[in-house]
Amino acid sequence: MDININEIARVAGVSIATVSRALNNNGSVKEETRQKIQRIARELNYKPNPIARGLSRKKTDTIGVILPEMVDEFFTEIIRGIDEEAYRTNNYVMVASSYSQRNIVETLLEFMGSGRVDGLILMIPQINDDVSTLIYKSKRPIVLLNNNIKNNKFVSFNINNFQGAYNVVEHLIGHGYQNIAIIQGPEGNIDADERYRGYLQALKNHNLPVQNSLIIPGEFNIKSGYYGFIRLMSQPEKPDAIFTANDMMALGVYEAARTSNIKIPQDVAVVGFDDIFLSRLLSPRLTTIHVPIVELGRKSMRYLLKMINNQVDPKKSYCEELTTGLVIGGSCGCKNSTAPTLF
Amino acid sequence: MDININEIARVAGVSIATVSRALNNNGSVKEETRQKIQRIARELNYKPNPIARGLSRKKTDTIGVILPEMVDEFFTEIIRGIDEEAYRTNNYVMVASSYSQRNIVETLLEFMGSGRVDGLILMIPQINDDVSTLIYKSKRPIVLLNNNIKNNKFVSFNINNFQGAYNVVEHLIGHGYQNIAIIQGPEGNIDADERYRGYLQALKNHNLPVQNSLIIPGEFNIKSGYYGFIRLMSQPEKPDAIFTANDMMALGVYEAARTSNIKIPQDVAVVGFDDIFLSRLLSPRLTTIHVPIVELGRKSMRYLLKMINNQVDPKKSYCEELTTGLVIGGSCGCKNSTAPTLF
DNA sequence: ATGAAAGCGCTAACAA
DNA sequence: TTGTTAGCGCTTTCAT
Repeated sequence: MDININEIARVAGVSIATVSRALNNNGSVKEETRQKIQRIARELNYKPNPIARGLSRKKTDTIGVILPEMVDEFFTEIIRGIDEEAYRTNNYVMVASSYSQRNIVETLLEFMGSGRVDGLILMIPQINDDVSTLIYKSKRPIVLLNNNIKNNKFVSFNINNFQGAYNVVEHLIGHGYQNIAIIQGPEGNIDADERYRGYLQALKNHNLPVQNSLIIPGEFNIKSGYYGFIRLMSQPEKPDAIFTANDMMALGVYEAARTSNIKIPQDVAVVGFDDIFLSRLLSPRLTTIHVPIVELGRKSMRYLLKMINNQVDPKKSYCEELTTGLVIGGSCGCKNSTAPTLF
Repeated sequence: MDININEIARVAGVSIATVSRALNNNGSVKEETRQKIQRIARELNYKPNPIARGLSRKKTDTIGVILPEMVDEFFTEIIRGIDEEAYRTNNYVMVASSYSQRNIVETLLEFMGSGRVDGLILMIPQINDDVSTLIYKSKRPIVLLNNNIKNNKFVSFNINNFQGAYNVVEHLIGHGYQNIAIIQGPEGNIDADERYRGYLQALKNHNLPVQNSLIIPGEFNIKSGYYGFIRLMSQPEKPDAIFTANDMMALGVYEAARTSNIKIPQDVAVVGFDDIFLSRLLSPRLTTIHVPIVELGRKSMRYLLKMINNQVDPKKSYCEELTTGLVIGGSCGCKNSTAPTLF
């Protein structure tokens, strides 16, 4: 097999203990010896076997990431953030997705029960009691992503959906719109709920009435936006602005508007949420809320490593909400877009 | 720490060897004893430590995946294919991306030199001599993705870009178009080169002249499509059809066509390559080439596992080209689209 | 400053 | 069928 510590020790004429010390820069080794050992290791292209190392240290320098099926863009960006941070800190990333076929509890058990990873970054649509217990009993630290559980039991990093929704709706209000509709996300979905809360709060804080006819259920997909728009515009009291709880639905709205010959933003303003790549292609550019996904991955990884290294108490709950940003396009009626364009 | 094999042995009143045999279902163990041990293991929620196991067996049941920065969609799908297969076979997946900051050779060395993975799936834009040597000398099997190196030295799985391009251009020819333009991908890019070859071959096989004025360089991005289109349509001999070497450029073409009031496909037909999600949103739906990315991941993983298990000779080179599929939208002039729509 | 040796938790060859 | 034992390659005490 590969060259190992014994070989280095033999060549250097020292014991393996000394080699280990020299290479890990801990324990005391005469400078001269250290130099020599490091030189030999380099020349022989020696890489310590991380498995053996892991067994001995009870640490694998590997963290596990479990993600649900999700929009490609977010999947990629989360991993990117995590991977960047892992690279910086000489850690490794093991991924598993909880696709339909796969039982999340089972996957979790596998990762946690074994010594394969030092910690876990976990994103699941909703946490039931089974999973909750499992997380709670875990011997290895776990960071939850975007679960918005506020029960002070776990460590979690979230996008501040409430604030984002609040801001974008407030922006509409600033334009002077009075009848602002919302096409919601799926019921029970945490992101959707929070965005709806933000919508309601913005109306309330600006003394605008909540009109039930302007609140349309949706499913976060294009179709929902399409039919939601048609429904909204075919009723007696039409909105002058629409907040779709995600950008995908905004796409549907655009399509429906196009086919109904309704102009955005002249006839009705539209804003979304997520700032997906696609929203950049819409004309007018969609005003939306940017969500810092890469940052979410990066921060959660950074915190997890702190937990692993006991730089923070791994038993202490912690919750951080990442601030979203308003991206101004033309769809809300603004003249000067601050958003990047593609042409 | 976690409960280990000794504990199980103690409780069951047998030796650790017997526990190991019983749990791994190899070696002979009295059925009764096996039952008992497995029951105890289950009750105590015992999971063998994979690190110790790896050290002993010299096998980690983990494969490494190195991917370049790439379109979100492909990144996700590749991982999905690999992950699916890994799950099926009780393997684990370690990912690393070779982002700009990161040296690919270094990453490679890290993965290969150490015993962290049993094998590697590697996708890199272009393989220089450094990397080539590294791969060649690797003690662990490596499967290359989409590199199209035909030197019979490595194992690789590729999308058949040539065939895809040939098919889609042939489809245009079937429509009766005589002046078919191409907006190419970046020079030196293997996908781009192969797609260009397919284009040329299709023209040749159908006795159509190659017109230099209809061959436009591009960069696989929206901008290239946009300006490529403008350039094409502002010259004396205009094309009656355009093959953009990827869908992103087709987006640019659509945008340029819209602003120039040129109708697709009435004034000019357009076809793309990749079948990205976005192409489904175009109106008319883009005729394009579907690339089986999930399948690429799945197959390469499957083959890599065979190499690892010596079911195929890991030293033998192997190359497989995955067949692409024609997706008929309305942009080529076809009336009956076979492509999925979103509404 | 260095070496000897005891693990880390498991597998597998060998004995019984 | 079962147990004993020698590693796997490394880290880390404990001597020296």
